[in-house]
Amino acid sequence: MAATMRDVAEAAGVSIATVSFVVNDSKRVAPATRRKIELAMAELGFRPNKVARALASRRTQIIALVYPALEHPMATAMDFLISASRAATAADHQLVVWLVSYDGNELAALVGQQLVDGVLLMEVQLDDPRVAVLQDLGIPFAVIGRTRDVAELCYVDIDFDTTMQVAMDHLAELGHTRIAFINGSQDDPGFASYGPWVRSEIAYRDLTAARGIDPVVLQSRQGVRAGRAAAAELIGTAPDTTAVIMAVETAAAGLVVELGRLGRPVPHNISVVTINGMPDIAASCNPPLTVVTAPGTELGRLGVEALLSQFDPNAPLRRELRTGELILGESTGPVLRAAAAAGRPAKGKARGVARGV
Amino acid sequence: MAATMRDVAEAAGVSIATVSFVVNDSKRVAPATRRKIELAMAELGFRPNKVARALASRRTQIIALVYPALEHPMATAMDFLISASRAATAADHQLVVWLVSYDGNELAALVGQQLVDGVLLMEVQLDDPRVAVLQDLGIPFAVIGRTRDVAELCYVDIDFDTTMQVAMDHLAELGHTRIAFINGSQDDPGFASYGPWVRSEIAYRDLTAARGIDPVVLQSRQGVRAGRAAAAELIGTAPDTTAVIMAVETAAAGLVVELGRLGRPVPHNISVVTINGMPDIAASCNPPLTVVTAPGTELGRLGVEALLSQFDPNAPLRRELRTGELILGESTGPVLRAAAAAGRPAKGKARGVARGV
DNA sequence: TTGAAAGCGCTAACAG
DNA sequence: CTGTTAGCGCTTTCAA
Repeated sequence: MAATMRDVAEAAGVSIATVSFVVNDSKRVAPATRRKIELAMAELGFRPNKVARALASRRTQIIALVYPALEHPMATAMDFLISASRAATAADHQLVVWLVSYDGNELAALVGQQLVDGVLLMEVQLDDPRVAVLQDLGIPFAVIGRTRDVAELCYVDIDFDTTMQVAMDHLAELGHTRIAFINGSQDDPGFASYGPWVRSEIAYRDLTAARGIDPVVLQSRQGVRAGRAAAAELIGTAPDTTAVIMAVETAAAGLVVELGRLGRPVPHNISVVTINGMPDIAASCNPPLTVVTAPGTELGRLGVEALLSQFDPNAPLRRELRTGELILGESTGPVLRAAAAAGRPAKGKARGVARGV
Repeated sequence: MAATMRDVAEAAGVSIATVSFVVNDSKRVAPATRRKIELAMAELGFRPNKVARALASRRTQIIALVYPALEHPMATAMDFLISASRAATAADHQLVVWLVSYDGNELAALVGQQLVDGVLLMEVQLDDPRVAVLQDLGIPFAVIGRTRDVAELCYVDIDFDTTMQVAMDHLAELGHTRIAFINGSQDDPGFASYGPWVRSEIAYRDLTAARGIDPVVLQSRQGVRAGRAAAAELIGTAPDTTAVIMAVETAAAGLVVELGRLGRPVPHNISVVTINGMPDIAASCNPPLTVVTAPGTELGRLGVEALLSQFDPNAPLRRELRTGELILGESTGPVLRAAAAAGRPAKGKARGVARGV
């Protein structure tokens, strides 16, 4: 069996308390004694037992990452997990993964096991039952995203305003003024009022209003097929559109393909920029997509840091918003003069077929 | 504070041991007493403290998922994690994530904390230092993948032979006899002798030999750009190829695009099937790729089950191989008669440009 | 500066 | 069937 503190204490000829002091560096210990103890520890290969430590100190140094994988799968989940785990490790904590739904009871049961010191909630909803549950339980927690009412809430989130602005600035610089927004669909189960979509749409409407652009908002569900449908709808309802901001990354490939098929090749006839997407997914499209990335990597770290900061009772409430970066692909280009001026689709069939050659 | 067993015992007028018996269902308890205790538990909202339980029973009911995210990122990691976590939950265990490299020391330090009962190793290498470390430590573990020497090893892995066979059968049925294999690159750091690639290539060579097919093996690194290069190399070195089995999913999009650009459109002129890929990635390509999927979902569950089975001292050593499924996309089609017969590329430019229309 | 001792909340013999 | 008791390995007063 592994050596215990008692073994070390005996080997070093000191008391178990003193060993504890040097292990945790929690009290001054005479250099000589410390040396004896360190020697004994090395010889015995002593490793403090986390479980015993947790029981005695009432701190497990474990935090839970709560991810509703079934209800809200997200492409960036792994990025997020990785950066969260790194941040936890850096602060001498471990991460357990809880794949629970939005049912607060399940979460409460897990918290009740007293296995974790805090909870990091992913994919929080505008009205999220889990938040109230955790507040009642009195366990420290931070959320990724924001509830509708944000009072007292410790959160980190994407800055959707800036994200939208980056996308729109990019298109504006290319001369676009007819910029549609394809948002996620309310019909998608579980996404009825999904914070990122709600906030993105508000940002889009604000920005178009401020710039005198006619807002055109469509909705698309997830997946390539839905993207194709969105393309058809877009051309049907707003044929003079020259650029699209796309919030549904999984549908972006379908959108682009179908636009080409409809004689509106990307980027020659219509520009497409996705928001809150992932670089590698954007890059693997044809043409590679211009994207404002989701800052998943940063949010994971920030979320953990915000959570851990709460263990310090007189630390201020942390809240952070972050914006991803604009990665230029080949799905955005200058506006077609003819289309922009006339408000009609360019005769694109021939060009469309020749795309990318 | 949360109610403890002592509180329950007092409230129910029994001893703490009896409470323990009903909580764990570990001994017969008279129905009447049990009822009293259950009532007291309900009233006090008692939740057994996992940490105390772990210390006393020497079982934490936590297992570690070890994922070398930096060295071996894998697209299916999240699928895997999710299914592993579900399996763990089903068996009343929790999952912690350890993002450690192949350096065994880091792993040994973590295990030494005695926080976990067992370890599940992802992305195991043919010669993996972590395996020896865990064996020395004497902690139960299972691996995903296989080391070169598999003696005594508890593993679950993809069945690369069957996977290759499924891909090749599919192509053979379409009339293909000139089937190249694009494997991962040895040059990719950390992938020098990567089990899946080594085993896939062996399978390819065996199968081509058995079927009288001239083997053509190229290597590609990760990413769209590498895929383009692979396409050029393929057409340069084996122009009469009519079908490709692609082991590098991240490069598949580039491969397909570049083949089209080189006048060898997919699938009209060349068929492409990826192996060990993910359905959604395959579907988001243009054209959607035919793929033999990686059974990530199944492997996560099996890995956890195999690991947990070791806690039963007289359970047999578990080993499992699984094959994904063939998902038909639009990247594979019947062999071109002209090309097959003449061993020359078809005049594909015109058709290539018209692909998918 | 060090040690003694009382827990942390629960499990598991062993008695009764 | 139930209670007593001795830990699990460590932290943390409180004395010395």
